[in-house]
Amino acid sequence: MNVRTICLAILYDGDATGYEIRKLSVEGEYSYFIDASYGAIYPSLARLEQEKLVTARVEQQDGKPAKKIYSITPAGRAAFIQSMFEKLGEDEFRSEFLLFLRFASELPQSLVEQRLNERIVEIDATLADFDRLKQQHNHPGDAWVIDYGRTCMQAARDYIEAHGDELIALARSDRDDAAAAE
Amino acid sequence: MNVRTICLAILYDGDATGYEIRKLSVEGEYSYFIDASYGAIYPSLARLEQEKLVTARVEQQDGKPAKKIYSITPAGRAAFIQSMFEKLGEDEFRSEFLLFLRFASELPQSLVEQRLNERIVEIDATLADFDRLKQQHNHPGDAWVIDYGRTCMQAARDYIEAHGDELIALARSDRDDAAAAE
DNA sequence: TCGCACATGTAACGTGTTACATGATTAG
DNA sequence: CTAATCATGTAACACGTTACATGTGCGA
Repeated sequence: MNVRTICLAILYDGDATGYEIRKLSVEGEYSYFIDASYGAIYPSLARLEQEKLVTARVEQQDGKPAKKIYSITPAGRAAFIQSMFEKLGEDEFRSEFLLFLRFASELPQSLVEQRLNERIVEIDATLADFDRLKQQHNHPGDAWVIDYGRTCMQAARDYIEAHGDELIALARSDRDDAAAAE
Repeated sequence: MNVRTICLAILYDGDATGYEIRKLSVEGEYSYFIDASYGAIYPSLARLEQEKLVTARVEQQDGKPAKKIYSITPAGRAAFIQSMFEKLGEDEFRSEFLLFLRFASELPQSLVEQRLNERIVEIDATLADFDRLKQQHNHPGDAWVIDYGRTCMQAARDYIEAHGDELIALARSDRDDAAAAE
């Protein structure tokens, strides 16, 4: 899944500027699909404009820089929907957190415990964010996708709460670790 | 998480060649952390050797190309463990599948249904793979991580089975879609 | 005999990030 | 007065993929 596709998906729901697209992709409802920077978004939008999949209009603002507002064209909508018919890219999941936990037996107990606690806090924040997103969804499919995410997150949280202790028990006791440091 | 770190993680458990590392990262227990190609692995190993974090020895084989077997050095072990102490990279999750589902209302029912069924099959394959991996794990933390993965996968599967129909109901009926195609 | 598994490596290419350039307004 | 927000865009860089080059033995 590339920045290009995400730009089309966002513009599918309504006009936006490059700046707004980046915000949505970092903080908003799209942050669970991608995390794109200006350096990727602006050239992407320029290319989409060339290909006539979006159009742009400039809007002057007083006190603020001029905005370049992009709109999706009928051809853009068709191209996006067409891409949903084609073979989808595989889901990708990369977790340095799980790699860390895999090596729990080589790491100090206190660190393993701390990281597990931090993760619970992060998951709670994500769950709260899902609640926020659910208030302001615009697609009929949004609520379903958000609840899907919530279900997976909750399962992860429950697993950590139920079995975190087992992992902490595997870790190096802090006493051993202090001894090894000498 | 980069290829470099994964190479060290794999070599932490025992010697391996570049070829084997790629296999592990694509099919094996590491495929849930990364999916690296030769073009990334070989240069990475060469650099690790320069930095004295791994050593290499060449082993001739009759009928097969010579192997270059890499071993982690004490400095390599220390560097890897040190990297686990430092701030971890964030987990990343990208799902074109969820983007597709989000737009269910714009897509034909038959396609949405098909993709949901395919996903169930994929999840079952992954769950079976987890069973296989659980037989041959070498770290004490492996079983925990595998069960964590299994729990999340199972939750996703259950959710699709329980709520898939709701999403299919949102999709365009195939009759409308045929009409729209004219 | 066709293609796959074994095995290493490079070069071209794609895609995205980080840092920079520019500049006004507003909130702390 | 300092930092953040709004706003666009480019250039250097990092990192990774795909395709290619090379070559043997084995199973269908």
